[in-house]
Amino acid sequence: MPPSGRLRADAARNRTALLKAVEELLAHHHPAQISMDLVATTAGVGKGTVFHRFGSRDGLMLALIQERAHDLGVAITDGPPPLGPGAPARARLLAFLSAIVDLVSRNKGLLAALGPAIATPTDQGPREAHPVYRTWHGHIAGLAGQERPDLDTDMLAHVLLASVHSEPILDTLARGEGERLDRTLRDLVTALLPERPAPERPDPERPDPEGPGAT
Amino acid sequence: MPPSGRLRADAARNRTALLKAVEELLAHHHPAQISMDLVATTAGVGKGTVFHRFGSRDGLMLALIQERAHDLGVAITDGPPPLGPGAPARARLLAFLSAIVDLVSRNKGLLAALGPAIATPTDQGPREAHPVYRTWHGHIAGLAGQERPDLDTDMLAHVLLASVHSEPILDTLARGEGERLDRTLRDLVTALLPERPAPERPDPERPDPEGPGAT
DNA sequence: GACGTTACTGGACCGCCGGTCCAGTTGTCG
DNA sequence: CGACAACTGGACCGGCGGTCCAGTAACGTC
Repeated sequence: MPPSGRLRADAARNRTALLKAVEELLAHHHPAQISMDLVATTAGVGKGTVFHRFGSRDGLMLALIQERAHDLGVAITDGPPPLGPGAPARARLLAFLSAIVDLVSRNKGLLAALGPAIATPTDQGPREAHPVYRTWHGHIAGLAGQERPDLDTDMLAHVLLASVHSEPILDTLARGEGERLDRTLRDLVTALLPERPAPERPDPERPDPEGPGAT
Repeated sequence: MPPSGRLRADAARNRTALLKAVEELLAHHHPAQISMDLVATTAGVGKGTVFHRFGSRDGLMLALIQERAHDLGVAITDGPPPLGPGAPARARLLAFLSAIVDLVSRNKGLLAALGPAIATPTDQGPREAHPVYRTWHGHIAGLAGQERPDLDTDMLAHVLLASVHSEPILDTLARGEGERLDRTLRDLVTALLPERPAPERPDPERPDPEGPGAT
């Protein structure tokens, strides 16, 4: 998903190599100990290339996240239900949460990098969240608000999303226990949102386990 | 709360000055842009002193957190209900969450520092959570487990605590909207835990709003 | 297919930061 | 009051994110 203008052949190749290198490194090392030099070396390019293309460390991390999140973004706006429009809000929300947990689990360490980069210190004042976070947050808040307009769904969305930046939870995900997080989030949402037909069996809206997301 | 042995007079004075300096700086600047040199200068001591006493940047941050969290720790083990033992688990849990939100709100930026320092990269393998986090997490999981042993309360506790490391939520707290987080967490917990008498009015167990915590 | 333009490349370089070290100093105890 | 140990603090180190610019190689033009 390169930016608007086409890239020169070698530039595109290096861009891909860099993103792949970062992903690989993130899978095995803590983000704090991944230097830009290391990324460049792993990708087989010079450090100047990294900064020329991505501007900064955060830019690199955010580009990776944006790329991995792109498919999910398309799925929730144009895809088929229950992720896409058409299904009831509650079912869409459950599907979306599962998709996010899935996305984060399959890209181990991806969100660990997002944590530091999620907000850019615009100046000295408050900060601005990254587009990907804004999209996810808005989607959750919107869906929840359809069912429970009485709640502070804005804050609720932040709380639900917070789980995928939390170090202890990311550790758990890294150990392959992503389903525990998924189930816990589902429990929270089902407890909070009214379930129209049956009061106890949330299984029907279980989303397709291999939905959109990274490849 | 100096470590076991008593401190030399000047050492104790400098320790206090350093913690106060960090707290002050955290209130006005993003943790990432607070250097150890700056802390030392602000406190009026040399950098060597900082490292001699606290070992590392994380050590300094954790010492500050531990000091602020101490009162709350005492309150939940020995204090009066609803925070301390004696009250029903659900009421204690609600009181505890309010106390944490209160603690974090009053120490703006304190937990922003915890985020990076919450887990120490023990070696290369997994990480170990800080005692303060372990205590909080265990308390929440234990209380929730008394009411809903069927849930994955271990993960639930992580999810609830995640909200106080989340950058967007910390921003909200910094703007003085701590009550929103408090209310949202209460909504989550009351939705999840059975309420024995009436099915809709969680007000009675509202804890004392000015409980224990930092001064 | 040769050529000039232009964007890309990559390694040397910079300033800063966390952390170390040790000579000098100052509190404490017999 | 003296001696010892603990504390102090600034010079110093390795490494990091980020900059710079001379060399290079891809693309449009004829």
